[in-house]
Amino acid sequence: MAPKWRELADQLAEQIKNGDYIPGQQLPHIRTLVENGEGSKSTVHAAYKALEAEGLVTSSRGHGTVVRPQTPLKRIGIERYDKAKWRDGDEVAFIADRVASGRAYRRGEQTQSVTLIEATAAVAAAHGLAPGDQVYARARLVKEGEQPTHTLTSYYRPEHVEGTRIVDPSPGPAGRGGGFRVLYDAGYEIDHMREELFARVPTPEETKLLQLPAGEPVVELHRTTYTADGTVVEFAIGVHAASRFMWAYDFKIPDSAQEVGEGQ
Amino acid sequence: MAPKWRELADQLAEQIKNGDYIPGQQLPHIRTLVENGEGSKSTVHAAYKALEAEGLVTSSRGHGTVVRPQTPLKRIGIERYDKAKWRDGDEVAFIADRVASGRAYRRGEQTQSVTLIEATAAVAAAHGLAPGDQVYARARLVKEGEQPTHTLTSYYRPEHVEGTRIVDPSPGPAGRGGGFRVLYDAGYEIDHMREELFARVPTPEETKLLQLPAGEPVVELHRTTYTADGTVVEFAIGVHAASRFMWAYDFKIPDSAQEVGEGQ
DNA sequence: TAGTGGTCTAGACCACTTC
DNA sequence: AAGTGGTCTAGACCACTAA
Repeated sequence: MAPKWRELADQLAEQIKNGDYIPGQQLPHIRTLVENGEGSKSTVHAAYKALEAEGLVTSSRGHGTVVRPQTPLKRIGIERYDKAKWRDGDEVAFIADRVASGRAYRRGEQTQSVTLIEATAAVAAAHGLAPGDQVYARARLVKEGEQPTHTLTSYYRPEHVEGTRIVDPSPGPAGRGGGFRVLYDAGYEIDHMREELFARVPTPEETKLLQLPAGEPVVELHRTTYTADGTVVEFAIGVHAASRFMWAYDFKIPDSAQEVGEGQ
Repeated sequence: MAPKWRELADQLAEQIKNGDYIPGQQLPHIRTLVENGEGSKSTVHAAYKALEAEGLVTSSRGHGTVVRPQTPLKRIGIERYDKAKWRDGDEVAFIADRVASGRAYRRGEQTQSVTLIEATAAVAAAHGLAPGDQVYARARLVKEGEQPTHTLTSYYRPEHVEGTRIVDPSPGPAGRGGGFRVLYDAGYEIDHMREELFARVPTPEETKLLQLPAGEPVVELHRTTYTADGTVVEFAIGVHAASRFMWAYDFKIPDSAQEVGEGQ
């Protein structure tokens, strides 16, 4: 037999799914359920904690426990890197993406800091350096309105970016056209990319920084950007609040039996 | 000031990170910490629950609480769909992938059931049907050894698969070469795909089916497979234990300013 | 000030595993 | 039988929010 708190949680989850409690609506107060004989305060609290961990509700002191509204997943594809956007216009890739999904961009929705640091193992491997070699790290925290959605930290080899706008630590996107435009102007035209994704539980620091509700996972994205000759000009690590993004990729079915000359 | 259970959890997490407790090793028993004055049993228990939710440890009755060993992420790329594997050989796509990563395949690591059901909204949308139209659902639970790693459910339009081996509900992969080979033999050669991924918290049912440790997220994958003329021949939904997989995609930077004739 | 969720305790008891 | 984590209670008290 399932524990009492689990049964209570399941019962409430069922009611939420049925629409008995709609998004934004308050669940019964803990003390109310205690009076109704659903168990002691700890037991009811455990049930509420479970619902929170399952992403169904959020609790806050002074207020109460409300059903969490489902923000639709923002679908992001490779179009967000379209050269036309950052080379010919002055859109920054991530802003272009925002515009494409009908969300406005406001100043102050991205903070940025640039520092010279020692490469971690992952960064060194991506850039073909030794761990401990110096790289520039450009860290951004991106928000939508008040709510942070993801962090994105780009790592560059010093010889690629020294003297460019990228290492100018002024807030906001790296000037007109963004980081790819700066690299382009410096003679490094990006050509292809590799993206690697996996999901995990956030660290306590990430929970705080991204203001994640209890139980929300993060998706970590590793993006390696190459020029046509295979030089890595940027390696970036993003940490995304899972409930806000969906990644989409289109590709041809590979056929190694055919000797094709199309590169990838 | 952070709650007592949070401080205790952080302290233990620190020790785990430092290697004071190595993977597989037991943490102090709850009652031991109670005797040491770390708090009441409930408080210490709360700390252990937090560590479990953060993916650091697993607890079990009768045994104790041990540091969770980190299984390396299995990187999966689009090579697993290589036509040569399932068309010319008799490998099944997912087995080919297993072989490539140095893991053996044993019979019985995949269970399968095929049923005719009414399409859900997502399935109907992918196949261009109306919700409620009939589709074949081929559901698999894939394990590695004893441990389930993911579920994968393929949805087919009846006219594409009726009379083929796919609708024969014998266990194991859909015969020599797998599902894509069957479609190929039936005259539907797959040409390109779209994969969409997002992470979320598992449902209680998924937690049970995939035997997920507390706090482990899942990655949901939606795969749409097309023939060259754009017909959707398969739509599949996978639910993956997040700690076991990493997805990798390579692509060219798009350039909408260039009018290219390469399809995608 | 009143009401919300969150923390904490002390102790009883339960479920499971190992010996 | 002994030892593990898990559940549950009753009640005190804390932290935060709103009127």
